[in-house]
Amino acid sequence: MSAGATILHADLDAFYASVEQMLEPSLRGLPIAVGGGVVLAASYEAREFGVRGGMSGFAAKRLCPRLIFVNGHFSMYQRLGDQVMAILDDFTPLVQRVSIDEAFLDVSGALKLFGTVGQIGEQIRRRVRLELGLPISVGAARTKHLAKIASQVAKPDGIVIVDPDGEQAFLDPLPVGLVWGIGQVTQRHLAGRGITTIGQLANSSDDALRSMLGRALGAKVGALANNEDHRRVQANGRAASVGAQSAFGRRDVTAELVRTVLGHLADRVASRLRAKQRAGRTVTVRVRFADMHAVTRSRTFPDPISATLTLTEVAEELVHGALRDVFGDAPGNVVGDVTGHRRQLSLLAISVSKLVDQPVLQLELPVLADDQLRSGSRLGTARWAIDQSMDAVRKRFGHTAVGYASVTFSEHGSVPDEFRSLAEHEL
DNA sequence: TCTGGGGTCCTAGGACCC
DNA sequence: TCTGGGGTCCTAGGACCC
Repeated sequence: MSAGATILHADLDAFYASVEQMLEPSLRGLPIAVGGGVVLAASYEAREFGVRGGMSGFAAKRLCPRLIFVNGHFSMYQRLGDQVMAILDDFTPLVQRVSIDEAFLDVSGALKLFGTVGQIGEQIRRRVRLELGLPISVGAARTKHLAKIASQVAKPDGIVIVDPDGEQAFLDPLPVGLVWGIGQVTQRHLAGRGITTIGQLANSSDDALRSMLGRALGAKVGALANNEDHRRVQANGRAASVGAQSAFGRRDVTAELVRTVLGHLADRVASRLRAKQRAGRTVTVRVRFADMHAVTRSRTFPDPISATLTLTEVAEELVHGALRDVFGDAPGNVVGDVTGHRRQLSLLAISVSKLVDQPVLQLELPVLADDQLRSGSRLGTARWAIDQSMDAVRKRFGHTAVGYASVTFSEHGSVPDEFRSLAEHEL
């Protein structure tokens, strides 16, 4: 006996762009892109021309000369996304939010109250349309993976229910790219072996599959082919890492640039950590060069970090270490003289992981000696005090009211902070 | 036409311990 | 003297997702 198709995947269509068209009726039916320098979201009308999120505005305009750029209403996206989730909560407490605009639902306990899976899916779509004015697609199936694929097939503004008896017939003709975890690179590899559909993928031998995809993805595809996806819909856990990055075009490598950008990033990351009374033991930096080649360096400490200045210093050491590895030692702090485009930087990033709870109480320790600070117990009381007062001022007067001297500019960052926060996970 | 930002997970090698 | 095997942690790189 097979269980019913009681897992739903609900996914708003072209979310940011749809919100803009909902707010401004004159934009409906037109190709629009949210953003300017870079396309953050494209309406379906724009997608028909090949416009995609992440594309530069220039490239998008070339593909679609009539493309209309609009400024995003970022705080509105957050609110509307939350309202959609509230509607989903009305049908079942088993809602797993995946991002701002999509979620899984397990409605097996809601059938008596709300009707069949199809009726629930339609009620969700109707309510989101009527109450919020937004299109949302729904997929329903026996497993999360299948429900997710179904919602992609349902787009735009549709619903697809995969009957448990018809799973293979549904999957076989679909492109492999719909499988969660198969992206551009893997698709290319598979296409090189003549595999473009999920059916072909499922029929290739296990060994060939594993060597091509790696153990984990091979197992996942095997599970999909054999209907063995056992992942439950579960409430969201907390984030395992916090990070921030900044792309700044091409800049010459100077100690000044590194210090300024890292200071800004560390401020963002450490503030978020402290706001949630969290701290992390591992600091990872990423350095991307003008040729897009990137390296990472990380270091794990015995004690967790959440102080802005400490994080800044650690990140600086790691970045300079990475630059030394790539360039070799150079006199002064200006690193240079390498062939090709790798002489310049295009992005710096900081991420903190191995997170632990760090209640404020625990921070109120006796003053630590300076050498303890250096040796890895990086909990300076002075730094803690500075961070505390800065956090407090910002809480009262806003984030831009005060900042570390070297960081009070934010001229880089081609994207507004409100947009950044949309992608943040719960810490 | 050069390519944003916040995340998760996987792999592989090496260190270290038992 | 040479050598097993398993487990855990760390580091670097990379694919992928939204």
